[in-house]
Amino acid sequence: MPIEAIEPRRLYRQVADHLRDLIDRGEYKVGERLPTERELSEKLGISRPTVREALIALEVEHRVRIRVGSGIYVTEPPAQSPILVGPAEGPFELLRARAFIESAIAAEAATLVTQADINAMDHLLDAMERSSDAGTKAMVGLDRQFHQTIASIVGNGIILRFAGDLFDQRINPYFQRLSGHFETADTWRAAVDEHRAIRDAIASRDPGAASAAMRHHLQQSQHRFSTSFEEEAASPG
Amino acid sequence: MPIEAIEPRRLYRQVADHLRDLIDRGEYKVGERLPTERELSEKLGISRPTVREALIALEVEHRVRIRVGSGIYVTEPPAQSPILVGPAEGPFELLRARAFIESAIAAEAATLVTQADINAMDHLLDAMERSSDAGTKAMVGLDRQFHQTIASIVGNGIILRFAGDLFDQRINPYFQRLSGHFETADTWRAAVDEHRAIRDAIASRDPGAASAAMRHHLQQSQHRFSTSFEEEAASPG
DNA sequence: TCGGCCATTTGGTCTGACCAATTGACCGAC
DNA sequence: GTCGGTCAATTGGTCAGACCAAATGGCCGA
Repeated sequence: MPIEAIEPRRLYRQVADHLRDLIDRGEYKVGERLPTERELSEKLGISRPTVREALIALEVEHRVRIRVGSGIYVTEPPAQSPILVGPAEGPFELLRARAFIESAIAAEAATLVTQADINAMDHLLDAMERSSDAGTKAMVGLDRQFHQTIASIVGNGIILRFAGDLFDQRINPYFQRLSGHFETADTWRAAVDEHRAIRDAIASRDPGAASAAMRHHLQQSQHRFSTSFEEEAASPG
Repeated sequence: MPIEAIEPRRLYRQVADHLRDLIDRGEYKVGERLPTERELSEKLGISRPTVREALIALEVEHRVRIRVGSGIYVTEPPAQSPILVGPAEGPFELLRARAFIESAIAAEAATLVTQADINAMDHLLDAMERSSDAGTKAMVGLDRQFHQTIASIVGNGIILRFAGDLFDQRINPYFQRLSGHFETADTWRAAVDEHRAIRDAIASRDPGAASAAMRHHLQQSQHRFSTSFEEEAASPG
């Protein structure tokens, strides 16, 4: 390992780290205003230019937003998972990508599945059965967990993460605004039944059936999505 | 779309953008030193604190490295494609992920391929035939282009980009240091033959054969990679 | 109730000073 | 000829204080 220069922590960096830590710990929440430059300078016992340097670092990191004459406001931290959907791609491209990868995963899972995997799927399906009135957040969590359980059978962290990111991208605020009908009892019932069909196909170690069941599930899911997408598109607001 | 405050370009931001542009255009190359703070202040007709603010922005973006008493050095820009390999994952995880996705792509391509796609694959294989002594960079480019041509048959930008990123991650400097034997005439010949077998399976619209041919190709490629990986691991330096 | 005015507060940029790390030249010892 | 020490110059780091411009909030008259 080549010897590298040991760089001392610069004051602006220390201050930026300190402020970021305060934000991360909840001392200052998103939308709240930080103390003014002069206040920070006084409190921290450092010069105002150095405070400004620290704030610029946080601005570049998209942690704060500086408004002339108004103040320094905490912003929503940038998304942790990568943005997979390019600028020219819409929600359907994402759904088709997901259908493709998830059906390939289901086929592969059907060749590698163990009894422990089947038990894990059963456990999740039981939890889904009991959750028809659990609320959107819990239902989405269970849905994600079921798909991640299948993806984990493949035994590859990169594929697992990619499938998880595709799922997450589906429920980011933009997509959520377009789709608001997943959480009805009927659609949940249908989703659980489709999940069970996937489980059965994987458990019977039939790659073709597993792939087809997953495609069918995601097509149905897409249909439920499209219905609400077209409803949203037809009614401006 | 909610009305947002129109924020005027701050001077430090303008200066940072200008310097980044100079770097991107090759005026200052990686490793080179930028003019000193005082020189930039004089040349740009702005104060030294404002120059410092701009340099801090570039430092946070990982475009420059500032060394006290020495100067400001241009650094390698951060990777454009997302880092797909997690900290706990090694090169084999990446290769297995790639084998999984590329074989699924080949199977799907076999169901969707058109004559134009086949022509494109043939065109690339001809170029590869003629390039056995073209140098590593050109060979890698052709290899990537062949795999991207197949991936584009699937008709999904997200899958295309993911496959491309997996390929690129394979040839980042770390992996390149581990593998230095791809570019021999024999290994190139073998790769071209394997590519041709993939083309034939896709052209014959046989998903099973296409998937198997792609798996075989990547397994052979992995074997060639492993051979040099183990050589590197066995001989420290 | 609303618009105009004004003082205050806020961030933006600047000048100039001084401190500390690095660099390069020079010189003497070996 | 090489190496280590010294020193001056150059470089980035931090600071104090000043002044400018945008935003905010209070007050007042229509």
